Amino acid sequence: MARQPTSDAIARPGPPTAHDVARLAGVSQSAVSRSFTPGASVSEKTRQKVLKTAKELGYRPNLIARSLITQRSNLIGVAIPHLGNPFYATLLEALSEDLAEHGYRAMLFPAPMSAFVDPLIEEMLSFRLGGLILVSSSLSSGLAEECLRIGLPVVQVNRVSSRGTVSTIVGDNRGGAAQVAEFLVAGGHERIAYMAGLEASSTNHDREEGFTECLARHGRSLSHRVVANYSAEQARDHARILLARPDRPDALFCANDHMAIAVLSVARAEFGLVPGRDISIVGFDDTRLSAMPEFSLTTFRQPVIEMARDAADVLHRMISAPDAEATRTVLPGELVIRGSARLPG
Amino acid sequence: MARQPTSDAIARPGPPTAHDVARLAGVSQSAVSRSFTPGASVSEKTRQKVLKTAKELGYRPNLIARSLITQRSNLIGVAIPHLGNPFYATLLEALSEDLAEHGYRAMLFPAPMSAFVDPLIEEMLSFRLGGLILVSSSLSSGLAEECLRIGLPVVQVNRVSSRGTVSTIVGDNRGGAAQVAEFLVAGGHERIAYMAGLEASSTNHDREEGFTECLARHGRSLSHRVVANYSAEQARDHARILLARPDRPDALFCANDHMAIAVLSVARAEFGLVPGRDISIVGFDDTRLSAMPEFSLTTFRQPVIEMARDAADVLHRMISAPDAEATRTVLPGELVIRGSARLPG
DNA sequence: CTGAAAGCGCTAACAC
DNA sequence: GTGTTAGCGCTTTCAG
Repeated sequence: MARQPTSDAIARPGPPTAHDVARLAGVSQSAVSRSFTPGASVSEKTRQKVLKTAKELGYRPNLIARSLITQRSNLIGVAIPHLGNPFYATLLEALSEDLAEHGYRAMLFPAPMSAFVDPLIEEMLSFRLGGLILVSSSLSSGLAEECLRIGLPVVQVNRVSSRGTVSTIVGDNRGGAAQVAEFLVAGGHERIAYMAGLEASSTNHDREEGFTECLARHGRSLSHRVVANYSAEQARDHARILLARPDRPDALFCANDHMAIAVLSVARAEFGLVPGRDISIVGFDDTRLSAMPEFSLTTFRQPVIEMARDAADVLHRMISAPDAEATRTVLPGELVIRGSARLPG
Repeated sequence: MARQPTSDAIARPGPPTAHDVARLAGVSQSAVSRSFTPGASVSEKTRQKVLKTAKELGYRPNLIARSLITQRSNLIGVAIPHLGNPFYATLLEALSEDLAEHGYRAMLFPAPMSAFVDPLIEEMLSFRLGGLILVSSSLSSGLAEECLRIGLPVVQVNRVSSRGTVSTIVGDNRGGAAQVAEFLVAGGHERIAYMAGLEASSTNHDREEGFTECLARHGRSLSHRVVANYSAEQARDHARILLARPDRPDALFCANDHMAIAVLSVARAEFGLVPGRDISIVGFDDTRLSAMPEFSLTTFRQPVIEMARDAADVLHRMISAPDAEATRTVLPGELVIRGSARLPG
């Protein structure tokens, strides 16, 4: 053992234990434990005595030891991509606050969207967390099964999985993208282009499909299509090429605001284009930036705050009722019309 | 006990334990432990056998149990304010990645800058974390002493504490603010104003003092002073009042970019002012937004990436060498001259 | 209401 | 090299 025997009177390193308090208060160690357990059976007298000496010693119950024996943890693993995208920053903040309201704490796992997340999940599993929230990344079917087997609640946010075994919360990607298509067609645009996000992601898949299918219903199709993987840098690069073309699109739907704002900036600063007049740019998400007069981005709003709240609620419910079914939530959004795209009529 | 006895053959709930693996592999439980400990003394034969059955069973060592006995945790508590401010979002992302490189994971504690953080720290202490990183919030002297006593490494980022007992990492707040003052005076401004952040924060204190002292050296003083508590909303509100005054300032130094950008936006959109010509606006931090042509904010850069890296490094060093002295790091920055403020000469 | 005792899953001496 | 044993700090029966 690394430590001195507990019976030793000399000062040990590290925080005091329930044993230390018990000895000093002249009670049993279980009495100490009970004094810190809300509904437990202790006389008020003992409890006060314990609490007093505990304060003197600076004793605090060791939550790690507790979780080891109670077999549950109030730690939630949160895998989330690049916080430079305000959508994720906002989501994470809301998520951690909502989790806190249920008494949970978030353990952060930075998860590049494009990365293979299985090793990350493996690590999460090693911590015996109370639950997992996966933002924009999904479980391989093998791991999904494993979580199910060991009874670990998982909710995926902003991504649906191939299999129906894990709970998901998403915005209305298809419907939203269709509304954008409708709006752009009504605006009388000639060459409508699409800037894709990460092609392996369900969000991009759904947005692109919703967009192109609606276009098709109007007998239209994409004039251009580029892939910028949800990255602002790649969006800028593609914008420079795309906008320099002689057959430049007069409307560009970007799979998220992060890319749309990068494109809008390049269009204005480097090509002298006036968004909403010379070119229509539309995004998806409605992040904080999009509402600023500098960008005034027309976009489809995802209800990010509710997505976070729902995720925390669903997870909490799954933890409380271990054999609840997996749920799939699609949260409605709305088209927010600002100045970056030409209006119909 | 909540569980069936381990000797029971029926399927228990929950993940398999080292015991389960040991029984199936026909070795002792310690052999299993050793097989998962890098430098341990096991024959390759045993190790392979163990690893094989472990994989079959889906066994993973329980990190919680491990940390209970090894008396150390690779979990780092990170208290950080509002992620809507890109400075913090970037800092958190870098921080969690740098921590991961050292083998640590971040446990997230949302900490409103204005809030009294002692209860939050108390909770952090209950988790027996390996270390604490406090961004823009500081320990009360009582808790600082306690951390010292129990040997818990703490580093404060972007805030200095009154007492010298905890390690700190800050940018050059005084020097940076002085450079801004120098620049504004040289630019020939008549009425120089200051928009304060949170008055209780050391960052605001140092920036304001560095700014006004430099002004004083030039025989100048503040024409106006408002307090917006590092909030974009409050910055907007104050901007509306300030810019409507007949004696409106012709230069405004905001204690961070988050406020400066809000002010800049209002000045342009609501007052028709051209930043850099009609009014000079300067920020502090140099967040991602400031470099965009839409804002082109003149600002003093804080080396956020290095701040994160240093914080992770210092913490790691403190964890490795428990009785190292507290360090105080001041990272240099640089004035980034863009278009939002009139140039000298 | 209270203490003694048995573990949660694991690591680290300690013998052999 | 390997198994046995004693805990880490705590919760939870189980007697009394």
